[in-house]
Amino acid sequence: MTSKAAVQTASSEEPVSLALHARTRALQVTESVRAALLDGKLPADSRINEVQLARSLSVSRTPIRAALQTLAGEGLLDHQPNRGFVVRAFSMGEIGDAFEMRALSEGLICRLAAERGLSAEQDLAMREALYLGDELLALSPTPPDCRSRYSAINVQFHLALQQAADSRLLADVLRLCNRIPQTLTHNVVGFDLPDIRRRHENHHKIYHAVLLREPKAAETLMRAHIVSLKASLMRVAALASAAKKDDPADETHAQWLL
Amino acid sequence: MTSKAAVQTASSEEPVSLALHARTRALQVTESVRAALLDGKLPADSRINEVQLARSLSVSRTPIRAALQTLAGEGLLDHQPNRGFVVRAFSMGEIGDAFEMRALSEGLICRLAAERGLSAEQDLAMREALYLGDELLALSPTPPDCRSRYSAINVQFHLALQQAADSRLLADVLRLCNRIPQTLTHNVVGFDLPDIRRRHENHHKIYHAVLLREPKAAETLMRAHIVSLKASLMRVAALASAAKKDDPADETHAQWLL
DNA sequence: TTGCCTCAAGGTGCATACACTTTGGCACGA
DNA sequence: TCGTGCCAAAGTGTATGCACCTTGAGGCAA
Repeated sequence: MTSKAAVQTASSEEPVSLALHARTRALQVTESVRAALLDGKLPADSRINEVQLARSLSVSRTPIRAALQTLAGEGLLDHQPNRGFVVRAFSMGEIGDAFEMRALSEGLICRLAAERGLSAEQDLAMREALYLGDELLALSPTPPDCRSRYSAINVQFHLALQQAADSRLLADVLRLCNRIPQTLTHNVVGFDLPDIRRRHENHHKIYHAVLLREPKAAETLMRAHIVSLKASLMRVAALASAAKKDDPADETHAQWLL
Repeated sequence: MTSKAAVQTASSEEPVSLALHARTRALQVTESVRAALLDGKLPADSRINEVQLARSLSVSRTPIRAALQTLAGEGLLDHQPNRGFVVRAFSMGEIGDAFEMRALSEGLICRLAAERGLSAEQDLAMREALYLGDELLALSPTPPDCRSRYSAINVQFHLALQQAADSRLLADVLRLCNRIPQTLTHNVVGFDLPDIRRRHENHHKIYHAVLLREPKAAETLMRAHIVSLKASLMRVAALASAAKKDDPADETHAQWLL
């Protein structure tokens, strides 16, 4: 068995493939590697070999380096002089902090959205997210992919709100909070149905507060929404880590959140 | 007179000089350009010419591009494919949002610091900042550089608190909030003495709340501290913009905060 | 066996050359 | 005068070569 190698080299079996729709190769590489990082496909603390990555993507080292520099600036990678880029690791404590921060920033987003009002498209997107959620949760035999489908709806709801706040700074802050692998898209994984229903109800309440232009109420509701999300996730995480009780030192990383 | 040129090229008279203490040239360039950006030495919306910058710093384009990629990742520059890097502009609205965000995140920092406690060095640093502030504000003929000196003290206080919170995520978020030129170091510029005294009193209260391990109180105090700072700054800004009432469309940029 | 030194292989940092894109000016025609 | 198309200059995107640093294996001595 391979025990935890403190520094292992990444990409044993090509988890990153080129995204072709971007204008330049550097941007293609940036998107591809960022997606791989956020999906947790590259193990934390592993070094990234530039030549290897360049070969596997069929480009030279130049766009590779450009992409890695950008991602290091975004905080997804760490750069060590003369040693290259390593995949940044996130501790459990940091994940908890990220939820606290996310509660505050998404709360601020709601406040600003309530102050500034919704555009027609934003209102439509939110109502659609609410409607789709209603429909999904009303299905009598709960579909097996219910959680992943609700995850998409959840993203749509929060995204519309974020656009309504119309603040690039807040978008950047939220990206920082969500850059921790697996915590964004798979939020809903591991929750039971009542949990999802409760959160969907929260969405309804938040939407109404924003629609009625009640900034304080919207902010408070959203904060509570995220904090309860954190609590649920921490509970699930505790269960998961209790299930695999070997190597308790692994708490420093969060790969098990998969 | 040069009216506002929507796209002008930067560095008419070399505002950026190489920082030599870093290990690699790319890091030297990164630090230099970042400092120039945060000091507002490069006009917003101006394009950065790579060859020109390379010549003026006596390096090739490679480390220049590496630095610019990093800074773009940090959000200080924008990158447009095949057109290069542009100095990011911050609107007045965004500056206001940044203060709201800063209030929340520095509040969270205080809460975490109060929960986790101060190390010996952090406690020392904060007490020193408080003591130095007391001394400075007690001088009977107020020294002319009072504000800039208090600015340094202010930074020391907030930095110690940030280290006590011990969260890289929060440090990153704060960097986002403080990346707007001139709002970090020159916070105190333009305030009158009573304002500074009031803020110094706030520091005392915050320190005590953290010392007594009262997270909620510490958070609330810090939030109010930053929000009042925003109010003061906005008042000063309004006065400044009223003083130079020509070209009111200039509100989109914040160069006058100098 | 243990510790240290050497050295070669691997990998990153930087400079440079060239291809491709953008841009602004100029000529031409309406 | 104005719009249009072309073209050259300027500037960015990418590949590549080489210098330097890091790293780990092997030899040597204690």
